[in-house]
Amino acid sequence: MSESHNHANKALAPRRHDEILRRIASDGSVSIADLSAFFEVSRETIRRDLKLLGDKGQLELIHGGAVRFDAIEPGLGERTRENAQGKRVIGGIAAALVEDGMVVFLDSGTTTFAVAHALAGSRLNLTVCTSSLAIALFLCHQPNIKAHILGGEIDPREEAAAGLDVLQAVERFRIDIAFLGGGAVSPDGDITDFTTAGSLLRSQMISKAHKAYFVLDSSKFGRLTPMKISNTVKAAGIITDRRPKDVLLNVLVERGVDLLFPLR
Amino acid sequence: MSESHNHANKALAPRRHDEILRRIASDGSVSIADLSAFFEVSRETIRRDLKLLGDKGQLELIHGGAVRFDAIEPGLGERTRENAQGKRVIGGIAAALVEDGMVVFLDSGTTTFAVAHALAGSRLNLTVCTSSLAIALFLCHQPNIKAHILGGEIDPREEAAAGLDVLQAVERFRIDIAFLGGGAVSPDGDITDFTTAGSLLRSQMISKAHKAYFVLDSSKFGRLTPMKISNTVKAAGIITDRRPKDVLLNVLVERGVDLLFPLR
DNA sequence: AATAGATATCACATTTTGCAACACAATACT
DNA sequence: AGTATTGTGTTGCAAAATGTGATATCTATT
Repeated sequence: MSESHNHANKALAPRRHDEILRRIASDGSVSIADLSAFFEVSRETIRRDLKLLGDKGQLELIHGGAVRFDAIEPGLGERTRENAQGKRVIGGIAAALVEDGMVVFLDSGTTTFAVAHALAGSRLNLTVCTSSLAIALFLCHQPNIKAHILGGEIDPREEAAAGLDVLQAVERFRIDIAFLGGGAVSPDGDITDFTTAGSLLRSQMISKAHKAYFVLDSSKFGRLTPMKISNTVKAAGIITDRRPKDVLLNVLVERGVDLLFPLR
Repeated sequence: MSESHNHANKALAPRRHDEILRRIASDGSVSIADLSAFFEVSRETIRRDLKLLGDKGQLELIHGGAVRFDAIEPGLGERTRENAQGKRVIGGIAAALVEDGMVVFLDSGTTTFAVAHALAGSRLNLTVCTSSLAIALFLCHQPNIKAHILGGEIDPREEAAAGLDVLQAVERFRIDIAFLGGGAVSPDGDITDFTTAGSLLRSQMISKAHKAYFVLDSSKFGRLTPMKISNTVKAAGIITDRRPKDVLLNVLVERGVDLLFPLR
């Protein structure tokens, strides 16, 4: 009942979690061996801690420890192969929304690249406008597609034009349908992004395009990234490859978001 | 936080991969010996890391290490190898004309790509503006270079932005020095081009840039292509890899063209 | 082309880590 | 009180990562 420190004991685990997150933030990674030595607890305990934090999307589990999310993010070629199947599915759904003669905008990102593949495979005659160098390079060789690149400074991580120039360049287009990437979908249904520039471009596309969809593979759900994309869900649908968890799904439909995923 | 710096952190493969990719991006190559010493792991381990990254297409394995993977395949790949040596020479001469802090324009084409390589190899801090997707893709990963892409419709043959949009996009830049490609140099000293759009862009660059040079490897001399680049030689120099025949050389100097080629 | 030195490749041994089931203690709940 | 819940530790075994050494291959230098 009324023992001496009822709150203090409870704080043990959270204290570890704090320290773990602190280390992740400052060093980019932690190892189970180090942590279990530091806290003088068994490796299993640390493993459980990490699993818990991992499920909350605060870090990424790897063999022998954990790393910061964005630490594993940069590799572009890597991301491409990651969940390739899911991305193909998304590409298919997206392409089905497109009609002959449309002007399509494709954001940078590996999932949107999958959409590009699907569009190339369709026989639709399209004009595609993109900020991604790789997508432009790929699509310009497709006979059914006229590719446009948006000008601007190149962000090496995305291999795509970024910044204010892009916002201006977009102004010159009339976009029928836009497919946007995003960093994550937070547990309360906000679509978020890694950078300010990215989130700006995306919000602008939502208001600019006749229709706008986010393409987000299932690994993005429940994660957290810093920038919120304003007025996100107001005008946009989300295309994904797996039915989200019920909690999240309810939040999203409640907000009136169109949610497209394969029936399985 | 007593002991925060433990770079002797155990293993954590992704951490190594991260560092390896970082080095590949910034230095262009890594050696197994260096890496195994740095991470204090066996060469085998590094070898396995590299193989893994290599299989994912993030780098290219070579004897003793790995180098950056230049993803320049489609169509352009062949032309790139053509007279590669000559193009390297031209790149070197061109890079010598560039000074720290300049804003450089690079036209599309394989010879200008060689210039891009040379610029990347120099330690100069530059802003490079180009219409070529491949050049932008390559340069954006160079630590000393800020890459800009000019927006516009993509010409599949050149894999570069073309058309009126590009002419407008260029207007927004102040260019210190421009390196232009070209289809051919006619026997009477005119620089000519394959397309109208191309010749337009090039003439515009000549008047727009503070200095403008054509980079033309020796195979271009004496050829003929349809479009004449107006006011060509007025303000431009020509960089090439071999001294042209005397007849042509005389015509050119008579017109007051700066002609740069290696003394051999 | 012949040689030496460095590097790659392969198979196998060793170490580290992951996972799951269960035991045990401390705490919370009614 | 008793019982459920939660957090931790322990154990055994499977899986993964790493190290080691013998042998094959490459590169450069002569």
